[in-house]
Amino acid sequence: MTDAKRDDSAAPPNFIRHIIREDNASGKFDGRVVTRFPPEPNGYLHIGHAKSICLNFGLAQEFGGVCHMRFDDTNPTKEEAEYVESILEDVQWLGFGWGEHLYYASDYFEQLYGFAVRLIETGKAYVDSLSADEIREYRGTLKEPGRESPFRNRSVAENLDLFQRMRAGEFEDGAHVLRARIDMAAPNIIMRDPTLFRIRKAHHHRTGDAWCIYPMYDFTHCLSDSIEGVTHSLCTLEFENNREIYDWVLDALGVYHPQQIEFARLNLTYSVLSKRKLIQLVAERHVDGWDDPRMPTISGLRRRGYTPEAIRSFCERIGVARRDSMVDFALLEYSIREDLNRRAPRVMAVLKPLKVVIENYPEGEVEELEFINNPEDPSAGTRKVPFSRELYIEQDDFMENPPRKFFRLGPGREVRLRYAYFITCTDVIKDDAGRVVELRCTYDPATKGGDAPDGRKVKGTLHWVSAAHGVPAEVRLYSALFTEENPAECEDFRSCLNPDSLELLTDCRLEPSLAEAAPGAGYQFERMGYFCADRDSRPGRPVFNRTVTLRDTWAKIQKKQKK
RNA sequence: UGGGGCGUCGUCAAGCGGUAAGACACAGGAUUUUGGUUCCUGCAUUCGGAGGUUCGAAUCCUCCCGCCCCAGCCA
Repeated sequence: MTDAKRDDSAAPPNFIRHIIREDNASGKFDGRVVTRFPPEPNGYLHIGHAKSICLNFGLAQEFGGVCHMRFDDTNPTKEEAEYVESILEDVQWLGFGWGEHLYYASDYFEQLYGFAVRLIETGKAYVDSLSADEIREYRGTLKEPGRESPFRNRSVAENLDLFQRMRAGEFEDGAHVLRARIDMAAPNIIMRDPTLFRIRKAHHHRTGDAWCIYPMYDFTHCLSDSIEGVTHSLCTLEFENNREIYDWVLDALGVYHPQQIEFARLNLTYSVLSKRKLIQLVAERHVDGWDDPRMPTISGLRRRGYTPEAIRSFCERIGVARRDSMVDFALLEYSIREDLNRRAPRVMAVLKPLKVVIENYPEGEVEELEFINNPEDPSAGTRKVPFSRELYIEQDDFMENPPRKFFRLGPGREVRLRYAYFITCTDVIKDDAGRVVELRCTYDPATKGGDAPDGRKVKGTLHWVSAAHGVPAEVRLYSALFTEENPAECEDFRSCLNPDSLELLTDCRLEPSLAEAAPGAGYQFERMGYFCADRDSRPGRPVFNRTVTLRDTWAKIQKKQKK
């Protein structure tokens, strides 16, 4: 059983589930359900792939079938072993398993070659010797039919001989190509004698130099599905035009015929999900690599602190349909907050420290106060946090001239320090530039724990860290990578990169329990957001990434007040 | 002007001839030692538009409008 199986969320209806139910009812595939996730190992997986992964593996689980993990590795010039490693890791991390069903299209090269020979023998394929440019010219346009290649009517024997010599390496790249003989006037341009095999004298990440001809996607994909006994072959909408050739190849060969079903790919606001653009962001150093926490890659989201559960529930929530859409990033944020709210331990962390001295608190004294680890989960228990005369609070929690509705600290005001005492600000100390650098306060010993015996209330509760005990830390505040909802609509998507997508804070203070936080561990920094320990952490010097802020009604009020 | 798709709330998305689910977002309110969480409440008389069929249409028909995909020896 894989992790994902534990999700018991009722599956909402969608058109693919409908089709599978109908097929099961009619006995079309004898009740079998076999799907597959077929990435090309030419980049890292992103949230859009997660949608496909959840769909394929999820549907298979739901209907008691299996989902194959298959690499579509037919283009040696773009694919690398590094990518297959990361893809395998990401799929597993998401909570899915393929058992013994790990396949590579490259494992089918010999079979594919055989199928091509059969096509030649039946007159359904021929070797064309036109150049790439000429083939394009002969193809015609969207409105005008194409013309037949002068090599289209070579004899079967000549085609067989040429194809065999292509494989043997007798020709240079581009000299010949194997094409299906269909119809140069077909209204669907893909059907105008599509290329089946091309010569590529390149090293393949798995087959090495065993081959110098490589099959094209349209020839490989349908046959790989057929060989594996796939029932429902799910792909994105842009392959809709390719369904005709998918069906043609299978029928021309008379082999087992899976059904291709297309669905809309995921688009996310303030993100780019095209592999080309993602590669560009990495190559041009706009981000810090594939797993930069601002990247929509699975590895980036993981480093950002997203959990597999949150990503899976997001994928369930967005649904599956055939219409192009753009999902609000806020839905992704909702999904991670929902998950972390119920499981992340609460912790005190001051990101932008402001010193507070409690003048009537005994010098040198330290109290261990009891904190609740997670109010959403009583079983998480409590812990002790040290309190002393000198503390740090958040700079934003103090205002010398507070506006209406500001519940926090100000001159003469009384607030609660969470799980500690009520304090009142008695004095504000500034530097030469007039900036507030320290607060002098008094505390009420009777309010220990945070409640006043006389029943008096206080509007604000602040988080704090004892100055002498605080652990210095670095915290990275991330926000949207792009300034526009749809970067694809910018002249150049790089021109709407958000210059402030990363705010680096190097003088943060955390409560002592965080000193040795394990990389990957997620916490809620109370009142600030959810954060995740980064792998850059060093003993005594933790580094945290902000996963997502808490919902912030105060920020909304401020925005309104400014208007 | 070729072919293939798609148009239901700000964003996703159910609905499949019987009179518009749900989620996010947003707006109010209650509870709260996180301005968090939770809990209530509100949020499409209308389904791209116009005709038609029907007792009855988002669902069927016709026409129109808009958007997406296809001219790689990429996938």
